Amino acid sequence: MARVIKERADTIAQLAATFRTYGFNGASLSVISESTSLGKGSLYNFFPGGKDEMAEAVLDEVSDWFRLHINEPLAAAGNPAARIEAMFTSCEEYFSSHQLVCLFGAFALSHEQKRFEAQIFRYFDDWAAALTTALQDGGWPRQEANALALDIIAGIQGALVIARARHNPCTLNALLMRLRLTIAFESRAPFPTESRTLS
Amino acid sequence: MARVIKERADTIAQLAATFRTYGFNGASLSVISESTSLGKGSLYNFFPGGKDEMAEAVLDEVSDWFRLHINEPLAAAGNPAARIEAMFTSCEEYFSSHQLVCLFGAFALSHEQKRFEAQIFRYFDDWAAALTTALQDGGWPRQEANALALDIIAGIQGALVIARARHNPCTLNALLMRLRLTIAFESRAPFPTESRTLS
DNA sequence: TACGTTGTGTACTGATCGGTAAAACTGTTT
DNA sequence: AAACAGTTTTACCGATCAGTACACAACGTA
Repeated sequence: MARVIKERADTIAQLAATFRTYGFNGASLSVISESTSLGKGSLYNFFPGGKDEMAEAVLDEVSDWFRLHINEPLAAAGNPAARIEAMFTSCEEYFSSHQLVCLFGAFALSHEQKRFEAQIFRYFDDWAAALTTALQDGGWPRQEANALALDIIAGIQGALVIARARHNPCTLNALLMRLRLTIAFESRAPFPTESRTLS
Repeated sequence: MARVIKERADTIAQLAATFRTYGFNGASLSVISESTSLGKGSLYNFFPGGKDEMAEAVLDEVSDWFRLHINEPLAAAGNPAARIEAMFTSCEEYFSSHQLVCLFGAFALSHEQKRFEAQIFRYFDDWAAALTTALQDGGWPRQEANALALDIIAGIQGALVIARARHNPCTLNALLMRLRLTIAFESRAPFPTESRTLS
């Protein structure tokens, strides 16, 4: 019999895909076992903590990806507008090729928010901090940049909800395009008047 | 023994709360039975189709509420800006008092998107249509109003994601406040230039 | 009072759940 | 080849799952 020996890291991408498709509760061990081509024994060998540890590992992997491809580029040196544009592009590519699901967003809306609260909080917090940095580098005052960063991240998450609801990947591109233009438009007035600040 | 005879309609609000808290998969029949104080016999008497029918009834109830309190006021006569402001206010109240969860949004991000696709699509489509009407009444050209309506609805859904992620209801208010100002700001220029339209 | 309808409580089913235990296999080291 | 750690298969556990069956209780009507 042809046995294939795997490592823990090899399974995480498939685990992530399974959680994205079925959710945490819907991804039963038998479903996971089939999608990873791994028996329960192997799964518990890699993840002694069971499903919780699998989900944690997946969230960590996603966090790492975002830190590397989104947050660090956002906070790095270079043209601020280009950095932000790169964020939008990367997000489009990432979510389009990952079932239009942000696991952190999906978990935040579900009962798993309780179990993974700290990781979820940190994911959005890190993202917001990096985007705030880029916006500040682009000339926005600290407080306004902070609020605008949250607006944009919320806009991206909302775009994913609507794109999924419509079962139409183009919706994501369209909504993100308009999100981009919102910044470009607002940034034409480098010093926002108080009428646009949060009371 | 004090038995309380209920009707099907009496249970739907509690069912909705249970689905919001635990999600579709997480809301097992025993959880539902406890939260509704109803035995399985009663539940299957009211909902012969089981959990699927319960969820469908809940989604229908939410749809009806939004049609009555959001969509119809949006599309009715009166000051367009006031109608839109009423939408924001109603949404704030509704979601703040409903665990910061929009069931349609949560289902859209989960595996239940498949099962309830039609209802989910219709919910957002009706909402977008009503909001588009209000925006057109406020002077926005049809196509721009249509796109802006989707922006706003996505913004609201995203705000719910972030508010849940932060476990902080005030975040919803803050994000919705800035969403409002975005419209107010953009509408100062009643005839948007092509630089703000979607390519 | 008697009767049908509707709602309720309890016990049960087979299937599946998450998780465990241990034998059998694999590749590496010695 | 012998020993070993890491991986995989298989069988199994008690608990819970969604759903069913059915006797029984409350109600409206007559």
